[in-house]
Amino acid sequence: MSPKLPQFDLDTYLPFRLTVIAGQLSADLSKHYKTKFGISMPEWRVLLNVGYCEDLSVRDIEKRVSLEKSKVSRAASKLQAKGLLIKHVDAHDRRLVKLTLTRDGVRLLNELIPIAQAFQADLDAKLGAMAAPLHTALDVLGEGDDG
Amino acid sequence: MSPKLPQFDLDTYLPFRLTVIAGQLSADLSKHYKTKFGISMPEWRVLLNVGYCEDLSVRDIEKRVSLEKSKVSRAASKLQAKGLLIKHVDAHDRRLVKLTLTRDGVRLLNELIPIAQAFQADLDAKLGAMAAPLHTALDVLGEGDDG
DNA sequence: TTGACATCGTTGCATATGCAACAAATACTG
DNA sequence: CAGTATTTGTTGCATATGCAACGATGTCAA
Repeated sequence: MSPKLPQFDLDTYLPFRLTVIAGQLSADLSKHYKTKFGISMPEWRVLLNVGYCEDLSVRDIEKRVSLEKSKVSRAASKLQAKGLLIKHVDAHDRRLVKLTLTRDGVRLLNELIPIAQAFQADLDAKLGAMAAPLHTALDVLGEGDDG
Repeated sequence: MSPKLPQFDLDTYLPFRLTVIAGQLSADLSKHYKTKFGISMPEWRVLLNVGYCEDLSVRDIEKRVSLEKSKVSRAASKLQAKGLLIKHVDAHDRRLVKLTLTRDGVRLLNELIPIAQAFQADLDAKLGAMAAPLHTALDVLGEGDDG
């Protein structure tokens, strides 16, 4: 270590740690999805949100998942091309594009969800009693970033 | 929510939560670095690791930071082009490329570290007593992924 | 109503990324 | 020692990404 640098502990530096670990988890999963189903991470995230939330627009997803709107837009277009969801202009505000799963979309999600659940179960098993504090901490970290 | 889908709680799904939060934190920081100093996230990570670890090769960083080796290679090249570090072939194993900060690299890191420290301090303040359990949980999550 | 302003989604474009292929060096086997 | 396999870093290329610009719509005030 260079003597001219201030004290700094890389191993407890949160932006690093979180990025690395999130990257590992996502890479793990992404390989399952991409290889077996031809679904990219952004597509997977959009799919999941559309499946589990009422009547989402592109913008809603952007906010919920902190995914660039262009990323959401393109992911949605690809999913539509694959016949997994439909984009349709909202009747009340024609700027909004709402997303709805097709039957095939629902079907695919029904295959993917168990994989996600199994993964989550593994993590929870590993974490044990630490799961709850972890979520609490993540809640706190997620709070302040908007304002 | 579609009735044909199994129960699934998006809000406690860890791969999601971690990715979103890590992304928010990194985006926050990245803006500081990129705007003010022209440093990208990968460059920043490499810089930091070279500064705070002895005698790292590209491979070492790839492992430590779980950053693709091509990403490390290119980030290192850019940093070298900016005069912030030097790549040199290791004498004992000439496949290895070791990285060393230049004086300018050290100087820049001396400007950047306080920003990182302040950011970390903010997070720690927010977390309070939750910081320790968080790190413990992250340790656990980081463990099993290699094997 | 009109006109200035804000919001939403898409797209063009420069850049970043991931992956596979590759050359150079080393390790291993007999 | 020769010959094969493994490791390491770089690069080419197809694709993904971020950002700004844009068109379309909606909001608001006068």
